[in-house]
Amino acid sequence: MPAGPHDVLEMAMDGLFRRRGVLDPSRVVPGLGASLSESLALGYLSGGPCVQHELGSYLGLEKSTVSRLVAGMTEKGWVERARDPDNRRFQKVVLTPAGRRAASQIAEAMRQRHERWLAALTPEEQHALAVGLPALVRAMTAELGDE
Amino acid sequence: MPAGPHDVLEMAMDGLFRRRGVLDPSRVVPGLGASLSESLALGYLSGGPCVQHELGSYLGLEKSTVSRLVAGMTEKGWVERARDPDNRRFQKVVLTPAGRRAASQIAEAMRQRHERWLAALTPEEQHALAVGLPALVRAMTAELGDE
DNA sequence: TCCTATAGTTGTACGTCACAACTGCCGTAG
DNA sequence: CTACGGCAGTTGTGACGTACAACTATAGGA
Repeated sequence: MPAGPHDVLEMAMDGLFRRRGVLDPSRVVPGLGASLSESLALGYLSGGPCVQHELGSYLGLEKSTVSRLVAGMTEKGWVERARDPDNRRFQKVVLTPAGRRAASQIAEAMRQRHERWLAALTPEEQHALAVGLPALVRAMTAELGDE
Repeated sequence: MPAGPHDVLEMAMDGLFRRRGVLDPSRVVPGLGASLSESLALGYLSGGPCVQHELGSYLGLEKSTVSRLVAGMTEKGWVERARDPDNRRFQKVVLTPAGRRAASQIAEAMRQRHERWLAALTPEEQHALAVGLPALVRAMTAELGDE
């Protein structure tokens, strides 16, 4: 039995699982001390301020987790929290200048890492990845409903 | 500026990160209660018994973590530990029948999940994924030295 | 025989996260 | 206008996965 696309995917997923540590941004930008969730949050907030609830649904995290996440980021000086005067239930989260710097530092490091990875691939593989990976993510997302 | 392969990868990685929960096998086989590391260990042990040290280097985990991992799996009745009589430093780990059942249950569930994902892709995307993903894992592995 | 290297265990502590119970605020039905 | 139900967020608590450091036990060579 030859290795079909399925077996190939199987092995690749296995490899991906076992090396999931690589995905940790704290390795990508060592001195910064940003966790994966923090990095994703910084990236999202770069697109503009938002309310905690929204951040939680973006990150797929429970509201209590988000609350503490934002608290931590506030202590690190990356964001500021303020109640929305129009609706005092909302806690609006905004990047500080330091947060903006951290965000772009992370984005840049990620970009470089991805470029490094892509550089190790043949042009054909690069193209294949650019087609296949988004499709996989799409399929995974569909399975979750949304989350 | 059009979205080159790099931007596409960027967004796909982001999506992958945010949905990293999907990778958790405890969702794939709900009743079983196997963590990701346990699932990987069961898979590895399906290929034959091994020594703890070996398992650790396969999983990329510290020896103390492996020790407790195996202890937990022993309590769940999935493996048995025995000192190698030829070299009493080694702790040989072997799957029990229950462990073998759990392992194949997990493998089957993974297989079905991957098939579900692949089914949501066009043949072209399937092929692209089968080419691109292993290449990506290869690049990631290279970056780690080995681990 | 002793010394050093290796395999594993135990103590401890940290980071990430969810669930449950609570507070405070909004909107609406009566 | 008030009372109530629902939603945003916070805090208490605890699970889980993991690493580091210190320790034990074994093996193999100087």
